[in-house]
Amino acid sequence: MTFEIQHTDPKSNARAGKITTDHGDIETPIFMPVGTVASVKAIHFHELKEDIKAQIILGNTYHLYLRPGLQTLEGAGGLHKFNGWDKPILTDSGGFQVFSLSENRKLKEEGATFRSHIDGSKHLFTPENVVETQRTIGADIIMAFDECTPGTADYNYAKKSMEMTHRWLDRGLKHFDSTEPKYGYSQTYFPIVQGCVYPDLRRQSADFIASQNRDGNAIGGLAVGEPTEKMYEMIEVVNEILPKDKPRYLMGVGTPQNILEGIERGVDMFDCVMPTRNGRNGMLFTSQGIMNMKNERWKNDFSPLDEYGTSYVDRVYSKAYLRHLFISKELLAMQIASIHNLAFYLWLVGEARKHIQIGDFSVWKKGMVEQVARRL
RNA sequence: GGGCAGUUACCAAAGUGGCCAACUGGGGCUGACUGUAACUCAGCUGUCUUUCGACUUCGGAGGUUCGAAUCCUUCACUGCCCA
Repeated sequence: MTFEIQHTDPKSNARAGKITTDHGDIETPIFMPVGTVASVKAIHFHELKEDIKAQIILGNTYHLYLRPGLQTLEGAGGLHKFNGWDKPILTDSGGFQVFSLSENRKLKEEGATFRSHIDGSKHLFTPENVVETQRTIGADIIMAFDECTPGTADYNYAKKSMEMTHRWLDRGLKHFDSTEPKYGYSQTYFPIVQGCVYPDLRRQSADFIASQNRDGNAIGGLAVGEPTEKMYEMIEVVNEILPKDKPRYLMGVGTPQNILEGIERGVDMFDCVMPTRNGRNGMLFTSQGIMNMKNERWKNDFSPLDEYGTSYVDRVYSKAYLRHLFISKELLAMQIASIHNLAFYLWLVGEARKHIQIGDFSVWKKGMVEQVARRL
């Protein structure tokens, strides 16, 4: 994997670049739709490519390992062959499940023991076997196994957690470097910065991660309970240290505003369940603001879903119709909302890229941040 | 014409003397959701009030009782059965 910076914004740390993988190029800044169990929920890949214009999607190690399981994935010839997505795939390591399934897991130095949310069975994830699993899945970008520290953790916990993530990183990298890809194309490994909301820990972690000199670096443990301003502050602290010539991936973020603020601070890659999950729950993100499609106010509004939207669903369907579909619990509602939201997210990062190229990113971003946060 | 059963909030349906402004579903309204255990979750849903609380309700009218959605009388309506 290679990364090339093509343009930089004169007034901020924003940059536009290109990531090259064996499954194709990715123009940054980029948003990566989340496809946890080998499917971006409610979306066909045809729509994902042609209408949403996604360039890379996520998969999840924990989920795919439990179901369909490694035997099936290996039998298929990897995830790309299995689900038919022939562009790049990034897999999360299960580090987020250490956080989100904290009721069902135990942490120790060796790794994390999970109780499957499907059948309750016990499974041990280690930095090494998680590399192995991601090799078998066949992800283009493999993520380190980390502890995603809650944003509310105290200093001592955050420090110990970060130090263990660093030790896990050493082990994971050692295993990664001593093994080969299984399907003939190359894979790369991103380490993850932790350190919670504590600047000195974040700096320490960023130093450690930067010193590994990998193809790209991730910032984890944000948007997990800390105030948004803290998140922005931590991004700034970390990005001062992470190498400029490597892509920076802010994991799990976020709202359209979060993404614009991240881009301004030098982040290149984002992923978040928000456009799909919130879409399924009736929320639409648009360039003009946020709409709760279940609200009564849309009942007789026959105007197009989003007159400034770029996807066909924005023109074909009206607000009143989509509201009707949500109220009636029709599956089509979730499809339309997901397509719209993802198309909007990809449009947003694409526009950011254009404005970085033109050189007026900061001005554009300032106006857009206000617009997208409005409630319609 | 006779017999039986029933009538509770938007709908369905509990409650059969005080713990009832009334269980529970559904529907409706509003909110939440950030590396997906999420087509999920939470709140509200008689009126007035920010809260405390006050007021008016359980087909209609009248009665018994300290007290009634709950007991009695009567009227109206609905369903089933018999003529």
